[in-house]
Amino acid sequence: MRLTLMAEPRMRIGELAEATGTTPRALRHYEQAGLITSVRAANGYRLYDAGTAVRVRNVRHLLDVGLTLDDVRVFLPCLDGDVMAAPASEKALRVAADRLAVLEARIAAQVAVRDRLAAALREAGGGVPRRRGRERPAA
Amino acid sequence: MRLTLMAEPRMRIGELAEATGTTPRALRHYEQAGLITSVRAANGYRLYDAGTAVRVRNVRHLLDVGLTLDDVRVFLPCLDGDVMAAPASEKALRVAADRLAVLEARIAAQVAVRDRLAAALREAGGGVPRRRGRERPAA
DNA sequence: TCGGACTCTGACGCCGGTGTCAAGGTCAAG
DNA sequence: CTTGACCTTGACACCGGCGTCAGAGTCCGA
Repeated sequence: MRLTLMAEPRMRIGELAEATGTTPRALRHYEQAGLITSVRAANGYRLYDAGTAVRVRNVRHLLDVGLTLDDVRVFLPCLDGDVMAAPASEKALRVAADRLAVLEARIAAQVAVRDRLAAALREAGGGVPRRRGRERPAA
Repeated sequence: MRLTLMAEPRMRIGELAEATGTTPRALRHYEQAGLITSVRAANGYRLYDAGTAVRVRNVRHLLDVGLTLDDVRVFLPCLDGDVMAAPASEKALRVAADRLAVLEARIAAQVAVRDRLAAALREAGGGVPRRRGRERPAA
């Protein structure tokens, strides 16, 4: 357990953005969404302590993985550690599973669409001498 | 010299909508996008001739297949016959192929996302809740 | 003549995560 | 003091195919 005896280094939004590979705009958005917090300097500037960087990276990770900001919210209790190692609450698992189902459905729909277009294209241009170029030797 | 001496039966937007399984709103949208045309009655109502129904169905078909309204525009020259039997111009084929590539890319990205989420879920939930175990063949 | 069904144009809403102005305050360096 | 980099809040833009509401005109049957 670490008590913050020493004031952790506080960074401003620009630094945090650079440290996490995002933008100030995104960070404000995450804050507005309740995913991160900040204290304010006397001049109104947001100040983040170093641990926030981890949190932000975890948020980004979850976003990259296909969750939405709303989804990420339920992961809040474990966003400060290594997300992948956390106990993963029941609720979090359920949300993730739900999101996975959504993704699956969306993919299935798009695959169906793609297949139809591909079929149409084969039918329309199948006999056509459109083969003049090398398509793709390998996927 | 007008070949269409006999006025084809003209229908109003509601009829056309019902005949094609769409809505008046969508039809106006297609018209605004330049995909269909109409003449106006004295009272301002749109009047469509019967052939427009075929055109609309073709538009819908192409949309269902994953094209966008913009994409569909290049199919205009052959939208009045059986689209699937038409010669299919080079340009049309190119557009369709491009769109197919876009769909492929999008799907690939989402599949990657899904896989990551699924993996995360396996690791977090399928695996060991408290401590981190090796990958499990479950799921 | 009245009600109700149909049509018109125009415009906002949606979904989601930012990008990008606008208009201004703050602060360190030259 | 002045520049200029950084920060603030607020709000519009985007992408796409419509849904939906608002306010008003048109037409037909009873």
